[in-house]
Amino acid sequence: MRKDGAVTRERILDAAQDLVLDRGYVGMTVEHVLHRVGITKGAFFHHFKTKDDLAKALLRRFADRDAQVYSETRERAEKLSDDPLQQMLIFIRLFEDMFGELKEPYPGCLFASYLYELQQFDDETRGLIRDSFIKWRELLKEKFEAILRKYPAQTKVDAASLADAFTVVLEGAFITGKAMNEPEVVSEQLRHFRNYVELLFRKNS
Amino acid sequence: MRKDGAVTRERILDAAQDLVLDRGYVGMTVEHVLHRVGITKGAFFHHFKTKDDLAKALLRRFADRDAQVYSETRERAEKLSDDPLQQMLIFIRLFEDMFGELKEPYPGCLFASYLYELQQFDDETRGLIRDSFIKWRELLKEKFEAILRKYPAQTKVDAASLADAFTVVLEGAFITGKAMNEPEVVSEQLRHFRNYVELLFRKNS
DNA sequence: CCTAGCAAACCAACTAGTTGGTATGGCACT
DNA sequence: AGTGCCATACCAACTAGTTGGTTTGCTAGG
Repeated sequence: MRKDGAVTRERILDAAQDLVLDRGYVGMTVEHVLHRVGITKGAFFHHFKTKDDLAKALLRRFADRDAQVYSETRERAEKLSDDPLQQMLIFIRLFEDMFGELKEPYPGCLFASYLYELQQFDDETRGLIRDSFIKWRELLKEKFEAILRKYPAQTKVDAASLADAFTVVLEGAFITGKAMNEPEVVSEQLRHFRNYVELLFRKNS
Repeated sequence: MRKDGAVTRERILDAAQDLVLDRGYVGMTVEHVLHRVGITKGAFFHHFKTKDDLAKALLRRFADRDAQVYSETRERAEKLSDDPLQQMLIFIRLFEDMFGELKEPYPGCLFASYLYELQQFDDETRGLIRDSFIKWRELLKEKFEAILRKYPAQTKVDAASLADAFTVVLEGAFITGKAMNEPEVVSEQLRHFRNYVELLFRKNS
């Protein structure tokens, strides 16, 4: 079989992502990657012009997968109900289930990892991170606006910050779960967020 | 005037903390610190045996300040009310106020920074991080248990994960605020958490 | 069908620069 | 005279990236 460059490239990206998430970007050396994948420097630099090039490829792949998880989960939720509030509650629950199966703490979010070494990256990379967060806000905001149009909220809230709250819970729970070495934190916290949304839009007794 | 070693030491710690929070621990070089403080290597290694020694000192200082902010805020809240629920709501609001004054996104939490480079640190350091998270959980758990004893919750919740939720919101909001370059995210999200606690323990109409 | 040519995939050995850390010595204050 | 504080000069180890070359398998012409 012909040597498949695409496979090697993916293996490099896989190894690099693992390494970045537990050593940081600067802490991940090219040598580490070579060792884990079992290739040489020549091979590595055949696939990526520079280490920074790898960093960008890594981020793009992460952002793409992220977007895909979102849209797939959203579609599933929308198939299961026509009501925007129910869709949102199902959406959150699907994430709870996803993170409920973990046996080890979630290794972390690449965006967060980069954000804690932000000065290492150029404007293009920073823009990519920002865009991903904005995208989540916009997409969830839409749904919360639909909910707000249909249901009176118990307290005055705005759709954008409510949308952000989902991201906030995820990012915060990744960190907290990792700090305490407790995989269950993520789904527990999503559960609280779902609880909040439910209470917020519940009819007055 | 005699050179004051303690002052230099603090200036090193200050510079190092800033640098770690926007370049990561590995990305912060000793040279960076020297340049920012305006000293030489001799001075630096007079105060800290190794770079790792600095890392630990940094973390300990951060943990101490963290604990102090907690206990001061708690005391203020407990002076303002005798009711545990009110105390908690005041406690959260005091944090909202603290983070509401920011003109730039909060530079970040040192624990989170270290957690995203966790393999760089030894077990002692990791233990220190863990202890700080556990401490927050235990202290807030106590208060939520008092609340649960006095007020019926709208939904079945446990005090520990509710306590974690506060930390989760903070950590998540730091990241999200930094990603979008919006300082107001932190207090907005704390506001949502306060809202949640209120709804959770509100009397049925 | 066979093979010469070629390009993608990969390797081993090197280089220039950076890193944390050290050895030594001077100066100010007690 | 001694000690805490700091500067200068240096080093060994490590880093990303380069160079020149080899292997692999596809493909076009005979």
